[in-house]
This record gives sequence, C-alpha cells and structure tokens, in this order.
Amino acid sequence: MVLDILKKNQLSVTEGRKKILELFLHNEGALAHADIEKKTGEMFDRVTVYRTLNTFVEKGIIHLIPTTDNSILYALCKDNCEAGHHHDNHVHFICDVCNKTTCLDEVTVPEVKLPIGFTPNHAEMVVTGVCDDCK
Amino acid sequence: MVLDILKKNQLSVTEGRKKILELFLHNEGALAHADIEKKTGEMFDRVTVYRTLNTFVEKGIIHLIPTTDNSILYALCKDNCEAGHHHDNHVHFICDVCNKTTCLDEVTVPEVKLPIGFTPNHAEMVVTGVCDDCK
DNA sequence: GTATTTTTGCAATAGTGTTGCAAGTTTAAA
DNA sequence: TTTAAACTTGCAACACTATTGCAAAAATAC
Repeated sequence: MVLDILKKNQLSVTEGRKKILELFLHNEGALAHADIEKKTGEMFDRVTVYRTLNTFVEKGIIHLIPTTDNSILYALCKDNCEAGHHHDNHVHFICDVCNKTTCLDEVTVPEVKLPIGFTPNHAEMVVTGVCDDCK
Repeated sequence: MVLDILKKNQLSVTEGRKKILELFLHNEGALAHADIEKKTGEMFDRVTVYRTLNTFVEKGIIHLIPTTDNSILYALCKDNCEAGHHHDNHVHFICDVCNKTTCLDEVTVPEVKLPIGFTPNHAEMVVTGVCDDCK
C-alpha cells in the first residue's frame, strides 16, 4: 500500500517516507507537522519531516487544509490518493470538542456566485462544530 | 470614526490602536501582522501590534481569515464593524496575481449538508482566482 | 490633579520553517 | 552483484513568527 503510493509517484522508497505515509493511512484526521514529529519521535530529523511533507504535497499525495490559527494541516484523502492526484474539492470539518480535523470526502464545496470582475479558480470550505465521535 | 469604534468597544484610546485601526479602514484588503509592522514602521513595538490585533479580534472589530500557508490574515469588514460585532459569514477571495485578500461582504457562505452525526457551528469559505483589479 | 486601571516597551523565551553542504542511502544499469 | 549517478538525510546555522513577565508610561475615572 505504502510502497504502491510512493512508486506511483516516482519517489525513492525511504524509511522516512514510508513511516510518515503510514501515519496518514492509519490516522483518520489531519496532521500538523508537530503531530508527526511527536509520533515519529527521534526517528528522523525535523528537517526531514518538513521536506517529506512538502514532497508529498507537491506530488498530490496529501493536501493542505486552511486554518485561522497559524498552523499548517495536512491530510491524505483516501479516494483521491488512489487515483494518484487530488481533486481536493471537499469540505473539511474541525471539531470544537476534540479539535480533530476530518476530510468530508463525500461533501463537495458548493459553487458561489462572485461579484462582477472576479474569476474563481479554486474554493476551500471549512466547517467547525461537533463531530460524530463527540456528539 | 476611529474613536467611535474604539469607544463603542470600551477600549482605551491609544496611539497604537488609532493608527492600526486607521490602516484597516483605509485599506481595501486583509492585512497580516507583517504588513502592519511595515506600515507603522518604528512607531510601535512588535509586541504592541500583536496585542492590539488580538484585542481587536476579541472585540470583534476585525476577524481572522483562514489560509493554507501558515499566515494569519486579519480583516475589518465595513458592514459588521458598524454594528459592533461580526457575523462574519461572508466569502473571502485571495487573488492569485496580486495576492491581495478581499472580503466579499455581499457573498454569503452557502449551507452544506453534513454527514449524519456532524453538527455545524460555523463555516468559512475561501475562493482563489483573479480579482477585479487584475483581470 | 491625582489615583487607579490599562497599555506599552523591553528582554527573554519558545515555536516554526528554510537553506547549504557533506555524508549516507537508494536506484538503475552494467 | 557491483558500481556510478541521483537522490535523500542529518546537522548546523539562520530567519521569522509569536508569547510572557515585569517595570515604566499613558489613559481613564474620580
């Protein structure tokens, strides 16, 4: 599984990439750099984690989630991942209780009518509230 | 104008608050902390700018805009500001060309149907593309 | 005008992210 | 299977972003 994804994206198979990709595959929600650093412990250098995450974003294996605090959240979305690249037009949900961020793969970002003069390219939507686990 | 807003929110009137609030009033788009520091130059300490922005957010004079890089963007939205507090349910637009962020006060964030178990509280939407100035 | 409350500036600290380079690992090809 | 080329990693250094405590200064209230 992990190997397939790396090879499909023409990436060298290294311990760091395998481990970090596994974290995303076995983790429901989104992850921040700090989460990954905690979970991998002393295994890799901070810089390696940063570079691995950037590589994955460039290849479209994971994608960024917009937030209002100054944190960068990354998530792998199962459906798109298989296809090798992301459409990433789904809504993200951040739980006010457990703070977990979830990709709602089945909820598509709705179209909005913009004022005259504005041309849309991409739209992101983040909903906060109470998630299924915390209800 | 500036004084009205500060008094309405029960804030002491200081040089820093007046100057920063003016920046928002005379600036179309959103501002990051770094923008404000550049525009105020040596007038105030960085810490004062941080604290002023936090105070304004708490009082609802300005609000945060979600981004995918790790930057915090602040914007004052004319309509709500007059009322003393924000509804902040409008769409934000980030121009791919000039990178300016605009509040589309007249475009409301649409409702979406969430999966069973999820209860929404607040929704944010950010659209990227080409703005009116850059078209 | 003075006392009280609030805000500011400074110094120190912590967190976040990037770059250059040498050493190490992976890949591909003989 | 060995070797050479390409790529990735770790380290050190650096830059930027943000927060806290405390004393001095300013604003408000009386």
